[in-house]
Amino acid sequence: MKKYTIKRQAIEIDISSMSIDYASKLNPAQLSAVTFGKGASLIIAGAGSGKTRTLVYRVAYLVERGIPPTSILLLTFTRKAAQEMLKRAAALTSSRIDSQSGGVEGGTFHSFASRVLREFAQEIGFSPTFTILDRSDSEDVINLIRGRMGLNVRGRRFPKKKTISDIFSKSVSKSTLMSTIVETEFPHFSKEIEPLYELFSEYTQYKQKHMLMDYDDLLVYLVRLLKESEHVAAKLRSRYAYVLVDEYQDTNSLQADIVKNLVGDNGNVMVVGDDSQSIYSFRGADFRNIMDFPELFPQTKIIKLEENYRSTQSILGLANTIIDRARDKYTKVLYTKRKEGHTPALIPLPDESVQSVFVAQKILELREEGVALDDIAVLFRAGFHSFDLEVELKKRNIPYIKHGGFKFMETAHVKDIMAHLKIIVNPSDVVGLERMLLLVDGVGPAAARTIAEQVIVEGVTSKGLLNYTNDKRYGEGITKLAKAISTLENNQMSPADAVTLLTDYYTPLLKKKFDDYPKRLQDLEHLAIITGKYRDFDSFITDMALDPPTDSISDIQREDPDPERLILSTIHSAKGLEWHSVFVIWAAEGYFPTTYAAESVEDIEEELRLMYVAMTRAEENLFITYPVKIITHRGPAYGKASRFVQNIKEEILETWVVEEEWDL
DNA sequence: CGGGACAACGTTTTT
DNA sequence: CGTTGTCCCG
Repeated sequence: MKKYTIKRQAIEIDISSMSIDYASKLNPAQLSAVTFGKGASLIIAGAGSGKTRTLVYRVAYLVERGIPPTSILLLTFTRKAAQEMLKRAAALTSSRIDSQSGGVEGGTFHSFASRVLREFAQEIGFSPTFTILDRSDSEDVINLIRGRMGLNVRGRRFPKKKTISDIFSKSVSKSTLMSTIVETEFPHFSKEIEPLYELFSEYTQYKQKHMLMDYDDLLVYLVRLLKESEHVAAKLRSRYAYVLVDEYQDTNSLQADIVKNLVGDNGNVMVVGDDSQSIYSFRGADFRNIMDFPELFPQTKIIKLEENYRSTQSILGLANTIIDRARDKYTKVLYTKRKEGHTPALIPLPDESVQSVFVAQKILELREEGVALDDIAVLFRAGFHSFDLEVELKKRNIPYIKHGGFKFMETAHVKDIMAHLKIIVNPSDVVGLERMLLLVDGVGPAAARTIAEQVIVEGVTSKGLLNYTNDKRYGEGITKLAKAISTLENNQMSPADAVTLLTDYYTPLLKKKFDDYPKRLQDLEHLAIITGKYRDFDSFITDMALDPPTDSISDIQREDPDPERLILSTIHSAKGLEWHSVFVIWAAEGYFPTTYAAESVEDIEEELRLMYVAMTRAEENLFITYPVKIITHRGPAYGKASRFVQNIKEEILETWVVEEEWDL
């Protein structure tokens, strides 16, 4: 075989002759990022500095210069973010360039990995029809293996499945020895390192055997593919001539490795991020990644975006004060040309219910002043912090939408239905099969395991099940299951029809298993609606694992959602967004920062950055509240303001005194 | 071995 | 508070 290379060149045009007037839409720093030429660049983009805008214009600029959209790869933190940016870039260039129309490829590292691996997995000895395990799926597998290895005997203090999964994931995503992770973060289990290694090895083999990949595997195998298969790496390098990565401060070492190997030494790569907004270390992310980027690509050009367009001077002043207290010093200082504005407020309230009343009342006031409901957000550290407020909002008929927190896809009944669907796509998915069988009357863990193993050998699930239809112990149970599965196997059904069919089969089992089945049945109807958007099983199942619906159930169920709804969100889910007025509730010691984080300086620093992210979401108004009396399951306790907002001058953070008045 | 009944536990953020 | 583990009976 003879190799021959042709050189393709983008058209060189003076930007003034291009149809978009870049210079008038961007500040000098943004402009230099947008029009950056070849090679590597690192954009340090402070909160509200027009980061998204810069990326959008960058994509449009590349397209206008004649770079084929298909050779641009945009990696973002969520798939929604990618779609949003591409939509905006498309509007600028007045052409269809989004990935659906075969244009720019955009998505998360995980979804990108899944697509590449479905194309090339065979190269590294993995089947391309693998199923993706979400966190709880992978915990189930770990639990199963732990049981088989006899590690769950009574009286032995061996980590629980969730902890094991944590240890595995941290070790993999930080590229750190498991023994180090255990010794530093779980020293009480250091005696169990040996069996943990054994368990890890069994777990890895099990996944390979049954064509399963967990979240970390997607990244691990992509790195391996890029490193071990030179021709695939070369193919991908020429396919993606321009790689853009958003939120780089939240990448882990595997993702850095992917970028490095995907781009190669001479490629074109632009990463964008803000070291002071790194909030995903629990997932293995390390903000030092962004600092170390120039070491990956020695010729890196660094551009800093420091002008904030979002917040008033007062809000920015507070945010800067907060981040100044960090031990690690950051790369930039934000400034704004915007006016002073209202002083941010710190508001202690007697208890949680008064906090809810205050927030609700203040929101209605803002609404009166003409602030749209969807321009107001209530942010909190953890999903359950908003429960009481949600009750108050419902009482007052304030429509809201909640992001983050509770996961629809993780409820037992939805997982049950999904297990059945997954079997159709990947008949060797034993975990799903066992879950499915356990639902049948008369089948317990032992029988589920034996039957599942036999069924796998058979190859076709419904056929394998037929061997058990005459077993009296299981009555009609297995027969009904086999019937449902064979209908799915033999008919080309849409995912939505499949969900409906499975729900019919599952309803009697559901009623037996849960007392609150009416609510859960509604969820399943809702699942059928979501499924309606998909044509094939593969993409539906992959999407549900990589990009599951995040809105709260109560919200999705509404037929005609109000167009204008208040936003409730965890701070993690509020990343990259902005609102006219922002409430940060539960800013109390023990809640924010959580007691959980109190162990190390690093953890506290991350909580601090989280507070910084929360504050910098606000444009005009920022209200920080906390309850003084807190009812815990151990009894009442006195709440202190979060250490992050203590001892700040009144000019920067004004304390309010709220009085109650009864309307009799 | 299956399954119901009961006890104990620990509690975040998400691809 | 709801899940996860344990015990014991049929």
